[in-house]
Amino acid sequence: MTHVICTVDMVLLTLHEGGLKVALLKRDREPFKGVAALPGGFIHIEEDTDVRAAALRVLTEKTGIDVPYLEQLATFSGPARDPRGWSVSIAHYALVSFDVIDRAAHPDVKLLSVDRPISLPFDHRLILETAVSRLRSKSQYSSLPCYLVGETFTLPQLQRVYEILMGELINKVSFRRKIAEMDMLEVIEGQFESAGAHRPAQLYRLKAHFKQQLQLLERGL
Amino acid sequence: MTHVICTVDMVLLTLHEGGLKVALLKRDREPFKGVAALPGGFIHIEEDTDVRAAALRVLTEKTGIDVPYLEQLATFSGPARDPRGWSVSIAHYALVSFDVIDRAAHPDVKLLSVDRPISLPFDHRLILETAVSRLRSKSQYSSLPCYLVGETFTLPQLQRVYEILMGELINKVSFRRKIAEMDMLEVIEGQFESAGAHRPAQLYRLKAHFKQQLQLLERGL
DNA sequence: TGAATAGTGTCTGTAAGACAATATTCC
DNA sequence: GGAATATTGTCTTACAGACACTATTCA
Repeated sequence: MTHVICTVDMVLLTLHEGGLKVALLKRDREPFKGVAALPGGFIHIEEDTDVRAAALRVLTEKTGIDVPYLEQLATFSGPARDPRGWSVSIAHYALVSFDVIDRAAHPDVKLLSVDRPISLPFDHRLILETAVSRLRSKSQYSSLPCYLVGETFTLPQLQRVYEILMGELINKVSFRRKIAEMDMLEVIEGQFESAGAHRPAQLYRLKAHFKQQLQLLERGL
Repeated sequence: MTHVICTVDMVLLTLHEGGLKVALLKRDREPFKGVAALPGGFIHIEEDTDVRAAALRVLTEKTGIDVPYLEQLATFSGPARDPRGWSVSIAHYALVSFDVIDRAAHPDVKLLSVDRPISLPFDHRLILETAVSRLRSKSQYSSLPCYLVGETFTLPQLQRVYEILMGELINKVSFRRKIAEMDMLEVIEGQFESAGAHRPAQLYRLKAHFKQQLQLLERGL
């Protein structure tokens, strides 16, 4: 009897050099051995408590990266997406600041701009596009982009992150009103970031409550 | 070697008697034989082109119901959710008008209010709640509720559907502005629905283009 | 002091909701 | 005509974006 091949794949996204990048990992086995692909692997039923745990385990084992935010994306399936047979992949996406990837310094991990139309094995191009689309959509009305900046950040930095994700400039006053409305940031008293010949910007961090929990807006932006 | 059990489950939702109902099907085999549960089944790799096709096939085979709208919900997984072993279920949800279920008249299909805290086998209670939550959320800013009414309907009827899903009364003028903005309905010339001693309401239907395609609003409501 | 960006105050236009007037039916 | 609901017009209020002013740093 033949059965369904069951895997997890991970779309690890970060911001670098002003654009959204995806972490690709050179595959260490067939099929597509040596080709850069989304990190993925089989579920281990002896150790994984669910597919989320499997996705986290695969990412940590293969890249050494721990992520602050991960959510299930969608399940991709069919007889042709994997040459080994009829398969499902439960895809997840995770957000991380660039320095976490940088510190891991894994030799087989490469960052690639998500806009470059590079070809990927399996249906990883479709999975990637679905993840980017989901991220951009959720950025319109949630605190999701906060997981792409580091532990501490300034409001102008955060605004630029939102602008990159949404692909348009945001009104500064409106942006700050919305951030205040979300009530998810706290001032780091007395800490500022200087970035040139001008007034330094106040440093903020996510309130502890929102490290695992998205904050949503009634109306977007 | 043990492997992952791979299934699909279907949350079929409809409106009846002023409330949101889910279609449950009495199970015809173990485990939980004879118990009402979400319709579900195994993927057939010989005939299913993907999990969506499997979900549609399972629903049609087991209940004889064809649905106008179906989308993937999420994948549920773990060692304990199914007594047969470590399993994943790729859950889908579908919307249909009551008369489609009524016409199918399947003897083992029962409608149950989604708010009643009935116990369900497997993790079907969690799947159901996830589906209802997704539907209510998407109703805020999309044409999704249109799939719960029949082929033709009046604006007051559609507004009541939105109100049931969103759990609050909607301003009539705003609602009509938003419906007009979505530009997804067409007047059925000369056709009205009389419902008592008052002015009859104009009948509308979904434009053909939107029968398969959701329409989204920039700002909700 | 001037350039540059951070941060805030205020005005304006748009869009949502409140209110209400008119339309149409059955009794 | 009266009751009931459909449909549409208009006023008010709330909020998003525009504009601009002040704050603070470095050269």
